[in-house]
Amino acid sequence: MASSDKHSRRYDSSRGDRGGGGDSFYGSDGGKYGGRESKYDDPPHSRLFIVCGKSITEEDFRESFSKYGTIDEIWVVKDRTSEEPKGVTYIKFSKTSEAALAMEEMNGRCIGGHPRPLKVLIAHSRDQGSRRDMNEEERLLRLFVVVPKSQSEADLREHFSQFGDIDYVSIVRDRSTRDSKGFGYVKYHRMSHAAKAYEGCDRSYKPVFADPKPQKPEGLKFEGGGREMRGGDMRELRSMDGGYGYSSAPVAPHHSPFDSISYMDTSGLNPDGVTRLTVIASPHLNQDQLWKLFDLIPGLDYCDLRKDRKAGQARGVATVVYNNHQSATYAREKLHGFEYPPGQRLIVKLDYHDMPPGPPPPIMGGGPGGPGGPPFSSLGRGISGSLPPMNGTVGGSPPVGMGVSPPSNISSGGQPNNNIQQNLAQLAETIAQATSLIQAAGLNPVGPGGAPSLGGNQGPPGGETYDPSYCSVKLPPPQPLAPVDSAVAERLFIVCHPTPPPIYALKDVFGRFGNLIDIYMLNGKTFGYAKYAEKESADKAIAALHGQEVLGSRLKVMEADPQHDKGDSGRKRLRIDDQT
DNA sequence: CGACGGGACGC
DNA sequence: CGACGGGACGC
Repeated sequence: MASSDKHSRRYDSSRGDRGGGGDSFYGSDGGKYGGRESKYDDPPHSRLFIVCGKSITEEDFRESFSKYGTIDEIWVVKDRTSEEPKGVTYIKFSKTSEAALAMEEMNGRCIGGHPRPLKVLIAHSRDQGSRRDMNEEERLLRLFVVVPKSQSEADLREHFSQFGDIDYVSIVRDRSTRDSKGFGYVKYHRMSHAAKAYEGCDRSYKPVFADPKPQKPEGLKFEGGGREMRGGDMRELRSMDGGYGYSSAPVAPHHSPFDSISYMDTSGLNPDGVTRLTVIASPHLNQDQLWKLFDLIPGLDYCDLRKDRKAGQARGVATVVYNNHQSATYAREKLHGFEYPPGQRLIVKLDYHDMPPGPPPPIMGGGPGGPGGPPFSSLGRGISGSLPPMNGTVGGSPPVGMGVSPPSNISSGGQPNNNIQQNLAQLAETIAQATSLIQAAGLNPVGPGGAPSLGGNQGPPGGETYDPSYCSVKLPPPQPLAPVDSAVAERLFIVCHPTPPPIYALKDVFGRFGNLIDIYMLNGKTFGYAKYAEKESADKAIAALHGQEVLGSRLKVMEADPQHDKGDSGRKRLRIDDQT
């Protein structure tokens, strides 16, 4: 029935502000449920699914359930044609805790003179269907909370015990230093208590019902914001992705292609089981480099690079073969369009050569940076509509993930998939490093077709560049980032007026003085910080950038005040196994 | 003026 | 076992 659009229009699936990139883009947070599920589950888990005797009426339900809260709707499901009640009823409450209480109180009771006891459950989201999994009972007892690093388990417990009996609280800590990682879990014995806490705890804890612990990769999970997958988003992604294509529609801000979605079967994208790719790359790349890049994805069998010439342009053309089609699909999804080296976007296509006749997958826009394709980063103004022009120092992230991750749970073929998840994080990091290395090695790119790329970094290595539409001052060429674990030699305080440019632009600009560890803007604020591993680099950045303009935003750049030290948090007692 | 992020369970 | 209708912004 043309499932109506009204509960599926949301692009802001995740307040995807992970990994320092790209938040400021899609607004800052906004609503308190950063992109709820459909209206049937707003707030989350506020709807009951009841299995009941067929003769029980809406009024029977109203009588018994209204005492638990505000009922938005009671729907006694009837067969569409016969009008026969199906013995199933939905009751939507205005609050999660009301639904939880009603469930706890009414489950197993009889109403309306019918002998069959009610079975009362929290309804699954509409898209989730009737699938149940094992931890059904565990499911809504645990909250995921953000906790100031200075707070201990005891502090957490103290705040959350007011809502009910706590099973346990935990704060996730660094294995070796025992430092809090800034988040934790609170588990109750009863859902109504968890729900009360969810609604009533200090908002700074940003509570959400915790995702079930790993293991059972049930269904699809979104990440970033780390909230539950929302069906609407899923649908949207599917249609956005429409088979092979890259949508030209604005995409949600996935910051790295490797962190966006956990489990999604991509086999549908590669129905013929193609394991072979054709790659068109910069002529500067050698086979070894290409091998290393594609070998980041498990299952690489073969990589052969040859030179080619098209329209007078030298380029590298390679054939890459994986030992399974999922890896091939994944490689295409993630590396097509990746700037490698920075400024040179790879074109990666499934190779249908040797395949039964059929249309090869269309590649929209003729392939980024490819002949006929729009020159990628003639940056200018149109940033928001296009992919962030990742150029080398911008963390080297591949272009925006188009949302599909490798099959992670395929039961066929015995592919080792447990590791893929973990590999992804490293993968992203490795690619970033590789990009930096290539950059450092002087493989600075020439913009596609001579078009200027971001910040005009097409200049000869070592030369300065100047693109006033990007930055009001001449900039050194891109530099590799410093390792993330570098000691901070100097921190800068940055103010941007009127609004901060996209973070990747800042990262690029501030990265050009070398040794940049990290730069971030605070969510919704006009200021932020940059950390450098060398004082000299930081000082150069101040000298060059203070008072200058990046993409229309005026910068103030100065040394940051020392970080406000939160009390004792360092180490408490490292060892306490000593009883005295 | 404008001052401190994110974060998913190392079994 | 027992899972999804009807109505539909409001300028």
